[in-house]
Amino acid sequence: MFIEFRNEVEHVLEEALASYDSEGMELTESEHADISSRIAFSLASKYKRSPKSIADEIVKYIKIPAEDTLISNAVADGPYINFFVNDVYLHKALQRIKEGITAKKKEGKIIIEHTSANPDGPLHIGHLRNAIIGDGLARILKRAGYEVETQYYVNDMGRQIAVVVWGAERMEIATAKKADHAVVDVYIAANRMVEEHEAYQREIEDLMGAYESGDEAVVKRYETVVNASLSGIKATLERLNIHHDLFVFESEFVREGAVEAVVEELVQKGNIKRRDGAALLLHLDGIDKELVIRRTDGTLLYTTRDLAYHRWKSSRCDRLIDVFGKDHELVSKQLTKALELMGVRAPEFVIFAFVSLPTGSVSTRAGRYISADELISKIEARAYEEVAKRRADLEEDRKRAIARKVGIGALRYDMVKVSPEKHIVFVFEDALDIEKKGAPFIQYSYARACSILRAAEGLFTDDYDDEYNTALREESEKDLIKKLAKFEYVVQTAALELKLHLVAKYARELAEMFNAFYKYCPVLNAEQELRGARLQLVYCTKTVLGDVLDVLGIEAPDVM
RNA sequence: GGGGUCGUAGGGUAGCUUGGAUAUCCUGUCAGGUUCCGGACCUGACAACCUGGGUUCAAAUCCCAGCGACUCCGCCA
Repeated sequence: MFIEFRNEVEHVLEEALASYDSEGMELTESEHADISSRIAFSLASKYKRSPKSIADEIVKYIKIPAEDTLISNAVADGPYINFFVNDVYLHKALQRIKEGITAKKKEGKIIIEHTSANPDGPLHIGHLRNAIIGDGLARILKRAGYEVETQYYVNDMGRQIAVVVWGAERMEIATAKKADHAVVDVYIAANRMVEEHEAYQREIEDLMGAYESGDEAVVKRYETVVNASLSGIKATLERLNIHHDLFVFESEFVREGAVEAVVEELVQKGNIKRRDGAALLLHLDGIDKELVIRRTDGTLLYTTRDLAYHRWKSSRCDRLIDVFGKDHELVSKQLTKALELMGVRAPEFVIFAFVSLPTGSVSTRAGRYISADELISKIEARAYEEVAKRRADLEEDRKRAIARKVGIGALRYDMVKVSPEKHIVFVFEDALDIEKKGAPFIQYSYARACSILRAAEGLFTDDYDDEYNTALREESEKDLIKKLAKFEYVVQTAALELKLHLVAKYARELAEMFNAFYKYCPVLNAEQELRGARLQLVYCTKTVLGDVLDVLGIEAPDVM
């Protein structure tokens, strides 16, 4: 409803400004009004008058319609022109929520690529951030009305995978373990062997060559390993409520000749520097480092294959988003330039900084890493302790289910509450401290709302609409409704700017306002008419809290 | 050496693209609060824009310089 209000303010203000020579309206949100305009400042310098006198004058020209409007009034406060909503706005905002908020379908399809971890072992904490950001973006764009497809790009042609495939011939992939964990064991052991014997390195190279050329027996061996890893990775992602619509394999582009086609095109269109052998180095404007698209020995590189993948992706959608780690930043720039050269639309990159541990850097080989599975289990266990302490009355299954929602919620919220470019030091104790950390607080508010509605079973009906205007007059009630009315606006803004933390912030603020309302406005003990109105407000809050948590990929428990 | 990101209370963090009212929120410390629907709650207080210039009526925001931090720089992925 806020979007409609904003549109109306724009319309009214534009007419009032008709006789001025102004560009834009300089609308801002502030605590002083529902919407403000700072236009008087810029007009002041243009007309050599005081901002205050101009603001006073503009307000006189503002004509608010007598009916069918959401604006109550516009007043000049010094140089600012402040607009306020009316009761109709508050009424309609709740009405909209009761009908169920659904965004209008938007034109265009969006593809988001995220996670894309190498299938040589389990996900670790860095992948987790990638996956959670990517999934969050997908959810928010869907909510904003777009068609979204999520893709996991499987790097099945790298050396790491070859090492695992090689190792799998010599040792068993343990079946007792979760598949991705079993695969990394093989990788670590095989890698040690390969490092010690040069002869093995040749075998690895032969294996890579055979796979690239599509040798059937080799392809089968690869598939076994890659599928084992992916099944484990998928299981981990599932615990986090994350799924991908499509898994795309790097090798497909090589065998179809799409990669060769890219090379040919770049040779024709680009500034190529040849060096010894078959090597091709591409110089890209504005980037010092040349992009190697083919090795001396004639084999191709990851980035070249990535170009083929992006060309394919780009042709299948209208907006392309990649979630990349910071270490890929240079690659992302080279990718952009090279794609431009090819006349292919480049993706929008969401670059996120790494998650490190207080003990130092993460190292897979040294065994000094935290697998995502381990982390998830620990945080769920911690949440369980808390649930068991508070809700001894519940059945075991119930407690487990709540702990799962709370634990995953805390983790997901933690990963998106700050801007992606901020580096995170992952302190176990803090992450496991589920109190005051965002998601549990919001979930608790949701559970409380549910609790009230349960207690009011039979009292809550839909026919209090007419009473609304006279019933809900408390500040905490109005603030809460205004916040509810902004949900769609926040979703649209966050979708446009790809800023998940805006949604996280909104969720927290909404929960805060509900708690304040809860504190000052008794619902069940209010006299009948007021009770009905407040029950509706509780219902609407519950709905939006559930929606906003869903956008963040967090489940809302009705008890906790 | 070159590129990038960043510097906001004791710690963390929003705001910076598009300059404008008392700089956001979490945590911390201190002081309060529940005859009531769930105390994983609420209210109040303390405390910050790296430094120096510049532009401007107005700078956390834009420009320049400095200092500091982190990070990337393989014919790996």
